[in-house]
Amino acid sequence: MVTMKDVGKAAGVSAMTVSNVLRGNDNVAPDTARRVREAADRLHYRLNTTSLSARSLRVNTSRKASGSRTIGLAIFELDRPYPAQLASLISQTAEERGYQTVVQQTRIDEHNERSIIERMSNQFCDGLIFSSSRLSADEIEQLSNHRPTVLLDDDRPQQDIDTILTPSESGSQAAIEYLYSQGARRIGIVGGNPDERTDVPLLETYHDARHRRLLGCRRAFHRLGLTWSEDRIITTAWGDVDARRAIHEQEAKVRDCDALYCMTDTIAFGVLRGLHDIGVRVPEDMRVMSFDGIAMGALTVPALTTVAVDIELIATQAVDLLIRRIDDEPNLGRQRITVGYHIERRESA
Amino acid sequence: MVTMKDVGKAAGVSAMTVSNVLRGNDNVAPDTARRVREAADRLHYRLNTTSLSARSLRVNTSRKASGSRTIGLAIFELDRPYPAQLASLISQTAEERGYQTVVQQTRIDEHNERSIIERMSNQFCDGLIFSSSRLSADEIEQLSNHRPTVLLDDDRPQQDIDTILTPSESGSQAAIEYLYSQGARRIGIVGGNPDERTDVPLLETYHDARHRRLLGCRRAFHRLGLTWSEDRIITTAWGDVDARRAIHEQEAKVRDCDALYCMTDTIAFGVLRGLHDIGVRVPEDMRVMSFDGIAMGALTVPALTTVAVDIELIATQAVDLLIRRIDDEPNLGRQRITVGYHIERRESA
DNA sequence: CTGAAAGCGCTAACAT
DNA sequence: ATGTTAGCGCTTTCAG
Repeated sequence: MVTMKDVGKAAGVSAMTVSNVLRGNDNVAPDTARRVREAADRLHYRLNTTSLSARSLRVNTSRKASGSRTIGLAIFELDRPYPAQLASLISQTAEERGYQTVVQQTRIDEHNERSIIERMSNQFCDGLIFSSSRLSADEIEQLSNHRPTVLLDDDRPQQDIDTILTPSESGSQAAIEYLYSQGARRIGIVGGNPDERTDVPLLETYHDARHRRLLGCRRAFHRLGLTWSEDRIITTAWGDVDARRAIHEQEAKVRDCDALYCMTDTIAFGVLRGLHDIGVRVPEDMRVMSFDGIAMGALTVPALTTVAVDIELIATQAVDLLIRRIDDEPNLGRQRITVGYHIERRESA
Repeated sequence: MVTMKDVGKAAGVSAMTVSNVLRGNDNVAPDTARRVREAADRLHYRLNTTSLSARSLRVNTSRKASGSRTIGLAIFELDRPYPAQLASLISQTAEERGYQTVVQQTRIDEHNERSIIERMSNQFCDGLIFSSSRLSADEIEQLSNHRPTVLLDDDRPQQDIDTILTPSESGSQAAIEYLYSQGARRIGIVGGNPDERTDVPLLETYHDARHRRLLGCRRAFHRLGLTWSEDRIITTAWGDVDARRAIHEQEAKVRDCDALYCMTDTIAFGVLRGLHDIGVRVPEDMRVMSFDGIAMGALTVPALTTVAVDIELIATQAVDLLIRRIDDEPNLGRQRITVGYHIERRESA
């Protein structure tokens, strides 16, 4: 990197004179100024904004510590539509508020998350938005150096960090009830995999998105007088291709249903295709519904009926809350905001 | 502003010890650590990111090999499948190589790109991957402080920066020829919008992706003896919803075609749905083909026949090339790598 | 007119 | 286990 010192050396003057020339101070001899400018051009000198802000700490102590105005966003998978759309919206919202966003992909890996949060917070972010963390509140607090942090969709009760919540439970309950109202009685759940560890049943206290969606389903089943059975669960990883394969491989189970509720829209894309493959018509033979409300759902054939969450609101709430924390607003208690949803009625159910 | 010194004074230790505690270094007595943390909480201490970046200048420049091992990726739109998938793959590849990736969304905005490249290079990246830049090579060179940079899909001839190219031209040519071989004679181009500025025709010298894809189409038309006409171009923004609307609004033009070549898979998703809306069957009445090869294309009904570019290779080439630059490999001339493609034959053509 | 010195907040390297 | 020193790129201050 070329510094003012370098330019000065090349022009036979001190860094100070270079500074004066480049900032347009008029206390420099015209000839010296010209030489400096030439040297700067030749060496492709660029003012280093970082050091400028370092200085400004000293000069402008009155002003509120305006840091780098950067938000860090850690998100699990950029190649799935929902997180990608969320990242995009958060980035746009932050931009409107005068913040830059840097996104990092965690791939739901604990070690990864740790190193990301460590680097992000230690290095260049005024605040963090963290989606689907594997880490405990304590650890996040620690690693982030008490830096402002907003969690997305993480509702473990011990958390003492601001959180924006997706209406997983109420939305899923509404979905099942909607399917019931359409006449469905044998409703399958796609992607509602039981926990690998059998000691973690559907506790009210353990709340990742899948868990909460299942909880909502169970509640609806109970209210509607339907019997809940693991036989109605079509297990699959949460990817579109995985879901299609799951339909093929669990065809018997599928054919015993008259409706399928998919844990995400992405899963539903694979399900729609899988059902097409095995000759099941939607919605005539099988109603299909899902959760998320991503834009692409309007374009499938048939178009997807879905629990559309207010994803823009998630983005704006997360960003605004984080900025309030960064600005160190006093008397702002811990926030837990659940955004709304509506049933987007389209063709598949 | 509360500094580490302040916290130290309150806790009866030096700033250095505060730093050690807050960064989780374990060389501090538990009791001291507790006192420091209490003082930090009481005074509402916040790590100052600005000074960190100032420091990192030193760290980065002093020892090349032990830089921050971070790659910056600037990409235009995270909410479209192709760039999202690319970002995801680059991130994974970099991780395998021991680098972290931070992604920033540019939204194809010149001002945005400028500030991103400036911040990234000044602050925390060992190298930059830049997709679809609006800036000139000179400016990129300047802004990045001559930091290692790889461009994606930017082939303006004056560029003197490493570039990984998508086979836009040859792939598009192959697509048209494939459609022709299937019997299509009246081929429409969706998203091949003519330039707004009429003084920028299909020059061989101006090469963004759209331009190069159009060039490939024209070449194929010429070779096959088909007449090229603007009447065959269905204009649309490059989004799925836009494309669907374009089919509706330009229905007459559409119905005069026996095949449609879409500039991206995303456009094709909208087109498939649009054709369904107006009762045109694919592939019976209309063959549809597109460019990119994103995974979702296998799941539409009908599944999409597409020019599948080797997107994983784009990611690995970009990352590996950048890392070679970061490691300052000598005698490595400017690279311009075009990745391969194949025609992924599925149902739509 | 020009430059040397000091210092912004923080941390790597070294010293105690 | 804790502290001291030095220095990142720049600009304010003040001395030549």
